[in-house]
Amino acid sequence: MPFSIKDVAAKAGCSTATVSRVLSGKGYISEDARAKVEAAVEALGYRPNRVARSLRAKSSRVIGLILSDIRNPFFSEISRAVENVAFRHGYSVLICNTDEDPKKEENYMELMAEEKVAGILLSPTRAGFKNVGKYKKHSPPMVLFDRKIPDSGIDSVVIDNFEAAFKLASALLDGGYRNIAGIFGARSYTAAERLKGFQAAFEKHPDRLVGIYQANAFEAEGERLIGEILSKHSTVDAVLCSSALLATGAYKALRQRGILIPQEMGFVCFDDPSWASFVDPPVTVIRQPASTIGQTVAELLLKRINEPDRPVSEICLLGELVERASTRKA
Amino acid sequence: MPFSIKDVAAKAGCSTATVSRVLSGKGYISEDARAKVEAAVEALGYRPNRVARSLRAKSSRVIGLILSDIRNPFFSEISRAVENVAFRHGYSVLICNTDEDPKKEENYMELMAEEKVAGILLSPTRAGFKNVGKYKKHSPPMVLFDRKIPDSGIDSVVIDNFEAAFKLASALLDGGYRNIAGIFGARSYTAAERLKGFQAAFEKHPDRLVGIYQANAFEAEGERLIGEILSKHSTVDAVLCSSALLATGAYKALRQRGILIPQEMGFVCFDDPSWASFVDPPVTVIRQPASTIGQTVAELLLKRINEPDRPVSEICLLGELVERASTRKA
DNA sequence: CTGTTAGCGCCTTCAA
DNA sequence: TTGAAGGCGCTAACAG
Repeated sequence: MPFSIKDVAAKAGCSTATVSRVLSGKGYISEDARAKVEAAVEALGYRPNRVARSLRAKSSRVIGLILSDIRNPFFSEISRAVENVAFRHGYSVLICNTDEDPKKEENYMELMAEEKVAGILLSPTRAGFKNVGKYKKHSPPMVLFDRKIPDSGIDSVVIDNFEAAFKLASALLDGGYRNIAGIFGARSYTAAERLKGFQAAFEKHPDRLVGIYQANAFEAEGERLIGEILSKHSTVDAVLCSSALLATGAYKALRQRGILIPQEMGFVCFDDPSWASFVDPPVTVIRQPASTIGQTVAELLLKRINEPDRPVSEICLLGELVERASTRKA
Repeated sequence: MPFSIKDVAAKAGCSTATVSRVLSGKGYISEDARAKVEAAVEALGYRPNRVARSLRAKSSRVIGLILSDIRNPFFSEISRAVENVAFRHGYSVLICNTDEDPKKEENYMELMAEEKVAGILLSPTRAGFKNVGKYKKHSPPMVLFDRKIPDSGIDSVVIDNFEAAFKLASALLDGGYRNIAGIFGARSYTAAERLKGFQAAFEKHPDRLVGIYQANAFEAEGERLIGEILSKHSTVDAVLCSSALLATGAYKALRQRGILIPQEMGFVCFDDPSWASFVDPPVTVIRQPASTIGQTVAELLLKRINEPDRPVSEICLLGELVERASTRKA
């Protein structure tokens, strides 16, 4: 039984309209009225009902954040940055895991509309692409991150994944490895881009690419795929992992088998997981500016919300290659 | 301009009340009416407005999740489990970082009330304790996790942190270390409990405890404190870290200085970070059942929501000591 | 079984 | 400068 604007009006001896005006700071108000209302608010400990506001405004002060898995440190970091920006602007964040399941993604997109969120931050599944056109019509404003949809007319913030994967594969080739396998996410556009960049690096020596594997981005999958790769390709001498979680599992599996890095096996991955810099040998990685991505995408969404007709922004940040000892065979 | 229940009623040739009844499945309805309404819903692509429902019901289908930092893998894992349970029950999750700032925590608690969330999952800051009594009166139902408030009459799910820290310290003592320092979080009840358990392990040999340090649970802080510890205590031969993030920074710092683990320095930590099992040497840890905690706490909250008068549950799970090579000096 | 009515709390015309 | 009134979309009495 919290107080409503009506209670405040009664206490202040004025109408609810006046209270509303004081609260919103809009319209003309006498000093006297303002003081009385403020006193009443204080005395009652009145707090506005955001749900009622949202109903009235047809929009809540909430941002929907839809991603595949919050446990992925890359997404955790982004979430953190998003929450930060949102908080500073008086928004809060509704968080949603899709597990790369297009069904769940669609569920959540509908939920966002039903909840009348102010805007949506989405890292779409590959299958979700088809639906995005549909969403665009009846959904709240949306900005994509990590994964863009080319020519969709939707704002996005990504890194150049093709180039990043190309660099990572090249680091292995330059390091002297000749039988290289890659492990990629299964269902995202980003994974597909990375796969392309990876393949492109082998243009002149296609025989040096010995295998491409795809799986969901879980630690256990990385572990499992190392087993598969080793059993299928006895000659394999280097592995690239397209995400931190896959890499963690893969690295662990290599270690358990006592395989020597970098002598017997080269190793590179995306995301610069915390351990990459202090394991022995440290791992060459592409470091993604996750925090910047989160901040940028949140700010872009707020701009889009406040200025629906602004031109579309497709922001591309750069991944940074950090060369460490895991790619020096010699 | 999405459709409202009114549009559906018009299309179906009935009143809004009938539509509402069909939608909610409550009350008596003729097959005929039901069919017409369902057809109209389908034809229009009608989606209910959750904000209006929430206003009406004075409660939304949203759960507030308030924690210190989503980047902490322990909390990520919990968030993930919470989201899972919530989704299965038709709830969504509003996520909030406090950074251990009691001010921000209070802000968020008020926000939860303003948003009329169905319930709150809270890992309170130490300073926030005082306020909890206040919250209890005018807030949505609440369940605490990771950190409880004894005798508060509030549901909670925690692990026995005292015992866990005791075990961890004992593992170092048993391993032969004699000059042990501990690094703890600065402002949480949990950190305080761990600190107590740590100290208790030195009851018979107080001289073996050479230093206690406290800081916010960030990687950089763990790194910094190792520097401080090494400069202040030349004899230190083991370190305990009270969270994964602190441990990551600390381990990194030890490695950078070329300090040999376990020969020159014993090392243990909470949380079983991904790398603990495959670095050389692997690290002795207390593994917390984060996923179980998340699931349990979410289910408990749902029970509390649906059954406000049920007796208070204080659930205590066990951390599991995983002994690895980092505590074997010999 | 179905419709009418009222109201959740807020904001915004419109009129005074 | 202020107040009265209506309505955002939904549901729960209460009649019929």
